[in-house]
Amino acid sequence: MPARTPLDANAVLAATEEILRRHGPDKATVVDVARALGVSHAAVYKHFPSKQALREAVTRRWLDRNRDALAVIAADSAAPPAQRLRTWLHAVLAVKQAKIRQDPELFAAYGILAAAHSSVATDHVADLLGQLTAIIADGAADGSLRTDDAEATARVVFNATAKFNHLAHAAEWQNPGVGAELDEVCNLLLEGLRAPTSP
Amino acid sequence: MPARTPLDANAVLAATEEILRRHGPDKATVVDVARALGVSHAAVYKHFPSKQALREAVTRRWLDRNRDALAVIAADSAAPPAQRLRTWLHAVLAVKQAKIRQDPELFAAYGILAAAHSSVATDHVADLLGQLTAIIADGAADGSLRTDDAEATARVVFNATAKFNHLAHAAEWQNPGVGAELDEVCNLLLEGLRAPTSP
DNA sequence: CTGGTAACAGATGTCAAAATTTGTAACCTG
DNA sequence: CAGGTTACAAATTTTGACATCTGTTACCAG
Repeated sequence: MPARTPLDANAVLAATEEILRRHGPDKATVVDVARALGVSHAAVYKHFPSKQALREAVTRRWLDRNRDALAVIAADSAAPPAQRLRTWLHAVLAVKQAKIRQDPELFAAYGILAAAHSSVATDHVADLLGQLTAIIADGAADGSLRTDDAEATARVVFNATAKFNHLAHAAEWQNPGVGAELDEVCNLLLEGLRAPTSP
Repeated sequence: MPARTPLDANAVLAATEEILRRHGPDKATVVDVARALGVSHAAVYKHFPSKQALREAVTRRWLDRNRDALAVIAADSAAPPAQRLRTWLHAVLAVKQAKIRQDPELFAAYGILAAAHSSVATDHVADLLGQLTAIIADGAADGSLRTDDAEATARVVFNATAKFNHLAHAAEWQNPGVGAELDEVCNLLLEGLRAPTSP
């Protein structure tokens, strides 16, 4: 007896996200997902080649949402690049803090993928580095930020703010002082990036 | 029958370090330590109140050795403070890289304590921050580094180099490019700390 | 009273059997 | 033939009995 609803990949994804949210990444099974959809577990394998692929697809979806939200800040040409850099770095932190509070289970799923060196994680970092590069290149273009190579400088800034963007520090992000710490690091980095007033 | 050798706390410590090194922090038991010393495990509890305390004492010992080695660099008044800052940050990384290679089990024991927010870990960080503060204060004194508050600036520099000193990044320290990355971060930070040539 | 012992209860770890899950295959059906 | 089914082998997780470990107590010797 074929299922009444055609069951497209998107429905599987939505159900998986819900199961993941409810059960957490360790306990969520594809049998659970299938049960939630009212089909046999073999049916979900028609749409995704493996459990890993399912997890990656769900995670990639919300990472992409984050990326798009941050891209708005990175591309906001109304703000001067130095200001935009600071705002963007704070936003990266804020987005992840919010996710931890709202969807700790989905965040944990991302952590698992990152630890496994999944392309989902490396691609996400590449996306963020791209946005950072764009901001710094804008600053180089209008002369407000000094850099030889916007991409290299972006990597340096990203490394110097690892405490505020790398998952390994997620536990510390609950600390109330973390925003102020980031602000102080921004101050120093922006001081270093500021084009000298007189050479 | 009392033991022939009096068994002081130091002997217990040495035996524990050996067991820890051989078995790793997960498999090392105080029964093992007692067996190595030829006493009952209750005897060990005469010298240390708990297994946790034993682990902390061993770990504190090698952290103190590291601290002392780094203090030599921090206090080397022959090198200008900016240079000393760079050398010291590289040394912090190098010391930990070396420990991971030579004594991965002891390093893992330190990781466990840090994750448990043991005072051993927080004290170690405080020690390092103290050395960093001293270097920056030296720079402020001779006018080569610009800072309002050496201690606050030390915290900022420490945060900005978290990727190269925080245990959470230990896995990444195997990567060959890590030294170069630290160097680039140092370049930017020193640029930011450099007193302006003309105000 | 310092420093050791043996004996113990409760927590924790181990290990193999049982159950569940993953992924595949062979098979329906509109 | 896209999309579903049941049936099944292999991998993984759970379970539960058992062993070991942790920390305490009561006791002993110099």
